[in-house]
Amino acid sequence: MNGTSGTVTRGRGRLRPGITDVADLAGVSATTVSHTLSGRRAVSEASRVKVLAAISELGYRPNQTAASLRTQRTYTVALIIPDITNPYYPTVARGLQDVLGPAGYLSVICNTDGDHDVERDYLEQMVSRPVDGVVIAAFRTEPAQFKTLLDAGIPVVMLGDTSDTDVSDQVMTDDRTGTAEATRYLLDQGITRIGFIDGEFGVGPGDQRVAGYHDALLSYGVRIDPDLLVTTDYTRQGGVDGLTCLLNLPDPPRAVLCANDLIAIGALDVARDRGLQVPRQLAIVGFDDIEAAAMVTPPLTTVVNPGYELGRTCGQLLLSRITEDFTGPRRQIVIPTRFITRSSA
Amino acid sequence: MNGTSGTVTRGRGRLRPGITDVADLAGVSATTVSHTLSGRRAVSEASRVKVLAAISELGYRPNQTAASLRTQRTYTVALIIPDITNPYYPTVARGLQDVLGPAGYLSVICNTDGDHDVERDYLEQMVSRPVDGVVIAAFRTEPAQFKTLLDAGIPVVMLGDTSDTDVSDQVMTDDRTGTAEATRYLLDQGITRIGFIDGEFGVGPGDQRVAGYHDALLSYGVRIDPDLLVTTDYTRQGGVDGLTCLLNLPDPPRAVLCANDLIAIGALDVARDRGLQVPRQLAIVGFDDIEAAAMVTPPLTTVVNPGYELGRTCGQLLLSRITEDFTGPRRQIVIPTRFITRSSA
DNA sequence: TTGAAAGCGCTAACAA
DNA sequence: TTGTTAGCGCTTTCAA
Repeated sequence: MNGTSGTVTRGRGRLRPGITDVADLAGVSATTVSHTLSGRRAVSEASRVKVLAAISELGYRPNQTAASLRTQRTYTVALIIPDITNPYYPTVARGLQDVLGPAGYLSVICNTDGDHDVERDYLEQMVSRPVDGVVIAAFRTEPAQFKTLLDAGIPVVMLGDTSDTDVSDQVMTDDRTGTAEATRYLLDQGITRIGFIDGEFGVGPGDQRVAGYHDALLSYGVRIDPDLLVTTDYTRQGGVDGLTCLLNLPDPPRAVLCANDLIAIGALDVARDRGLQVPRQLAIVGFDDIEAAAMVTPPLTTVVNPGYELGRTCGQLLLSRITEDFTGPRRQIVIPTRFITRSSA
Repeated sequence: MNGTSGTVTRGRGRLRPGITDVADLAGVSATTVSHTLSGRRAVSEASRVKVLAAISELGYRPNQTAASLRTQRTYTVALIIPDITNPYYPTVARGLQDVLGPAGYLSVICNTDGDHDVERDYLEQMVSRPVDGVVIAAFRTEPAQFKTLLDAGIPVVMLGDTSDTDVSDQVMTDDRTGTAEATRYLLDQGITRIGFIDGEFGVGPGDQRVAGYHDALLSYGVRIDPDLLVTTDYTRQGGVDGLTCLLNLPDPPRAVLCANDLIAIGALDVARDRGLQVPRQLAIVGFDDIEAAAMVTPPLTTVVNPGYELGRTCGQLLLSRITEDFTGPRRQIVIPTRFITRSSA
């Protein structure tokens, strides 16, 4: 481009000034302007001052799109999740952004509602833009989807333990150890008749959580009674249905573990309706520690699913790939849970 | 650029193919490829077929960054909010994305934590990128900030009623009518001694909510007792402090309105601690209808702050500006609340 | 119906 | 320490 013709259209204040307008006004080349801004090459103090003055006089803002086209860096990452409205994900998003933001990255958030086609469309869109990296919490995405991204040189980190992918970095909660700890807590109180209300089978983290429950039972030599495991939805109503079912057993449990807090809150509803004292007659334990967990009556004893930590870790892994600080084989990071005792158990 | 040299580096599968690679393979010009994709010019069926074949053979994905540089459209908008972790904003975000997504826009979400400097930095970043539009929920941004964006031709819609800006479109909740309705509900039960626990003074929507409370009192001819209005934080602890203060009055209220649900939940805590029957001895009303509102005991009677609707409306206003379907003067849209009776009042 | 050519606004070899 | 020049990969006049 020719600086003079650029000035004709932009310098007169008609449109946004470009780097050549700044260069012209400062009496240096565009290269020097670029370098005073990026610091990637030494610039004399005299030039620096003139450039800075020109910039503020013109109100110049570098156009990132143009820079991206040259550098192949957009400083944008994508977070692809089922639904930002699910209270777990905002925490993750925040953790991610708290590490990516300071590094200069903006994050676009995409809701898939668990829809496979939507997921694929977003993934394609990300290579098209392109973004510099993606974090995806996918319930059913096949490895093939990731190939497209990886082939395009876009790092991916997978959030959660739900796909049978082994091609990308992965960050997940230690669900299994988490429920095992909760189960042992109950067992240590001498309670052995412990029910488990699971969410939808094969979807989400339920399987691992059930596994932890079984682990603890086994390690304490308590027989696993299949009647004590019921499967429902990851919702409050699911908890109502699940506990109702358990309570109708000839020998009902003295405690229930729930696959998530929503289920536990539904269970609390049933206990209240039936006049059951919690935790004296029935202990209830949740999972996740959503905001509401501390607000219900009695406050829920639960396993903290550290979304913020997960988000941060995703950010760190992604960043190390983007900057190529790390170029090794795939990493798999398991974030520990924390058991928190309130009043329901 | 020269198609042949392009092929040398990219056609052999080394990097992502470009539009000229597709053109070469299809035996047409890049122009024709561009037009088959955009549909902005008629293309013969024969060309179309060849182009499409070449695209899928090469796995070509158009580079949006390059397109953006030419067209000055990034198909990206920003949502700038205090904190995505605050349960109100995910709903707004979802509403926004549900209207912008289908139109081809991705949204970046930025957390300011209410920090003025962070807000300004993000705003600057948005003109630099640039994004096609921004929705901002700012607690203290001055109109001057918006000027930068508006000068750069980037439409802004303001979420909420918190800045004294009159330069951009604006979408807000009808807080005043909402609390007025809640107050009247109490008044209609013959309760006249009604307290109000406000959040931080001059920040957020508290002022309008107090105004609605006063409106209703006045219209029923009930004297406004300043002792009955206490100011605290928008938190659960704020509710604890606020109600404690009110209950220590010589003539304590029979009902309290709270500036948000978190405050109301704190108030519930106090009532429970003191053995006060809710709602018989003390009626409690919240505002917002967060997820937890229906989960506490007793479930909260509250005013629904329709975040999703707000988000959608922001999206519609923004879109109409971006596409220039609407070029008129600033619009101000007030979204009605809905009063929802549960058990706490 | 098609193509050639000129940029969009930057960055980065390369040369001085 | 600085500037010249050649693109990044598209879109869109303009001319055919």
